[in-house]
Amino acid sequence: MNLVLNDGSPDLSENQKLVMDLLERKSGPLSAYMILDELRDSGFRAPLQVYRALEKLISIGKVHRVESLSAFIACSHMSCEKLGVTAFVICDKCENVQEVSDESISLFVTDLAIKTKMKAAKSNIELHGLCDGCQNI
Amino acid sequence: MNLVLNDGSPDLSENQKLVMDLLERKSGPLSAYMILDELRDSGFRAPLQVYRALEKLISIGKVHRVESLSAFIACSHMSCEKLGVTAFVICDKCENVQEVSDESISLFVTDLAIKTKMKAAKSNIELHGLCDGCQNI
DNA sequence: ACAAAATAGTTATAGTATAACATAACATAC
DNA sequence: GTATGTTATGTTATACTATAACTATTTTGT
Ligand SMILES: [Zn+2]
Ligand SMILES: [Zn+2]
Ligand SMILES: [Zn+2]
Ligand SMILES: [Zn+2]
Repeated sequence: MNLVLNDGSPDLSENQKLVMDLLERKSGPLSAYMILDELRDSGFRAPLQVYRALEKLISIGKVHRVESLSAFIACSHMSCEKLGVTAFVICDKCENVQEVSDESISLFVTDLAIKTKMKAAKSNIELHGLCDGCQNI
Repeated sequence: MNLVLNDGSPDLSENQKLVMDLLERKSGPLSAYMILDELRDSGFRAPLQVYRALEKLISIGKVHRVESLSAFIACSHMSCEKLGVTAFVICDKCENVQEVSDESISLFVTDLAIKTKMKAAKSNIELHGLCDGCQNI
């Protein structure tokens, strides 16, 4: 029995908290092995510890995998737990990643699913290019 | 001097042709190592032969990389050489992949780039789920 | 306390991709 | 035709990403 009054977000294990905190501190995308290296001092020894924590964090929408970077990033919205449809906009020069989550994105995904007769489960939308700052250098 | 009247598509090397032909024959996505295995009889020995051929084929728009599958697929449009903006719709059950390329997709990408002040270079749009056929089984 | 179930640790291995260097093929210039 | 620079290829080794299989520990309900 788990009689705790909370906001509905599930409790995280120690490892999950460590990974979550790290991703929030860094704010940018990190590979699983970067995470492993950063957390060695906290007791991490093997990739699986990272991947298992990530699996959980991804499943509850607190972390996203950026496919084209093979990297993981903290959700910047507090909300992907519910919506789940976001796009990532990635500057190939400064490596900044913005997470975009608005009506137009979910609408686009919905339309695409209808048009292709798919029951959509998951989407990856990633845009690469040069950010505002990096265009003018 | 290369005095050949052609349609403008660049000549492909032997290795590039072998990879291209294979991807067209199979029509579905193949990993680089599947390609390597299929082409051993044609003289391929090492991953780099595959990756180098793929790099060229991708650069001219005849092949796409499906990020979320770490796999490669022949372009189904004859046209990505010019447009370049497509979406992939992937059934997680039967593994069928549709390539979708229309106005609404390029419009979406253009809008997203403007909204985020990005000079877009490349987009990955991938939708996973169940295709029409696989929903009713 | 005990059994069942979930969580975590460990070792080994599979799968994906590139670096670094050696070789060969092809073109242009002398 | 030989030299020279350039591009394409081949080869070996290695880096990076991810999971399988198994063991040990902790947690939970009875
Ligand atoms: Zn998010
Ligand atoms: Zn930038
Ligand atoms: Zn295409
Ligand atoms: Zn299907």
